[in-house]
Amino acid sequence: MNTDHSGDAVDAILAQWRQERPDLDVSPMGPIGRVKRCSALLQRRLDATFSTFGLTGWEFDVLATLRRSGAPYSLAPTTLLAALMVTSGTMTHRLKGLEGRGLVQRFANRDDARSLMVQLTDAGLALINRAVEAHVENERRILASIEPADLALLDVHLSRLLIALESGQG
Amino acid sequence: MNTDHSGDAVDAILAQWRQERPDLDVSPMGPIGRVKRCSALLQRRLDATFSTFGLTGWEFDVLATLRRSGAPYSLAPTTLLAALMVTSGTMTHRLKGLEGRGLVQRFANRDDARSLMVQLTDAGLALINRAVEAHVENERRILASIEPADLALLDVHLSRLLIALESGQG
DNA sequence: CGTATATCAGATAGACTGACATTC
DNA sequence: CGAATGTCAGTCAATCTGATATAC
Repeated sequence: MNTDHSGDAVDAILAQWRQERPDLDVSPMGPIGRVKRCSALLQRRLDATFSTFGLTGWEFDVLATLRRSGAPYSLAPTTLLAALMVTSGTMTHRLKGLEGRGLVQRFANRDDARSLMVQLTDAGLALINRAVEAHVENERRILASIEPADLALLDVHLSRLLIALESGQG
Repeated sequence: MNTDHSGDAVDAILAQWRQERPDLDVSPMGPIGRVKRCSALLQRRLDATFSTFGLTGWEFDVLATLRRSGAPYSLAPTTLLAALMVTSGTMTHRLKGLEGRGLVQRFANRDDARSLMVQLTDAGLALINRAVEAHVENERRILASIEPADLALLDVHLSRLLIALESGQG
């Protein structure tokens, strides 16, 4: 009575729970546990590439958010902290570090004297341009062993989960 | 090759990159970005339930690992740190806290005097039993709005990704 | 002897809170 | 006046590293 399929680490965990708590239907642990574990393993792989550019994951995220917003690569701290889901104090701290390294600059906002604009410097722009190229190439390598059709299905179903989570259901 | 779903946060990010860097094929960002974002949003929901039992996510993980290993709910620290992917110093620190709260106990291992056995106390066993019940119920609520067939497909494809990541490919 | 187990002190990085000044 | 923006100091929880003692 073995329920070993192809067998990833989560299957082993589910089998243990079914042995120990047969009164519980632990099937929701499957997708949720896999998402968590995939995320943790992916993050390691991504960080390895970021570090070759002297960046951590969150530093990449800040620079990438500015870069993909388009010229002049400039956003208010409030916009950034909302996009990156951190508090204002955390964002101040992040920007302080990035500014100290010459990757971003902070300017007064003409339209609202309470606010600033954070902008990529030339060095910051050049760095994130190179880093994002390596990043997507790294991601492609990581996913290379998965059939394109499977990957597309994974993407579709992940999107449905994400929409459910973002809508705050449950 | 169309990634036009109904539109989650990752779709908006991909659209920005395609505008700004049309030279790059950023499609691998789709599944990977969604996994990361799903994981972050899920963790918040799970932590909310853990906290009603006075537990954090990692505390739940340690207790649950012991619980699902079966009676006598006892593992060596080395086994625990491998399962939870942390260093030995981190595990010592975690166990110290859990032991201080009376949820686990540490005993000498008869078979190997270098080693210990970490065991759930009665209080720890009772707590994790209740917590895991609430946890799976919480997970079920989170996933309730997703069609069972979609959820099953999501699970299958996540498992393929996880196997690829665990095999160290790429 | 070399390896494995676990602990500990210390350092680190990152995040948060709450108070504050400023401006809308 | 009440709300919003950003900064700062202080604190905190969790992690890692490297040194250590013990036992295989």
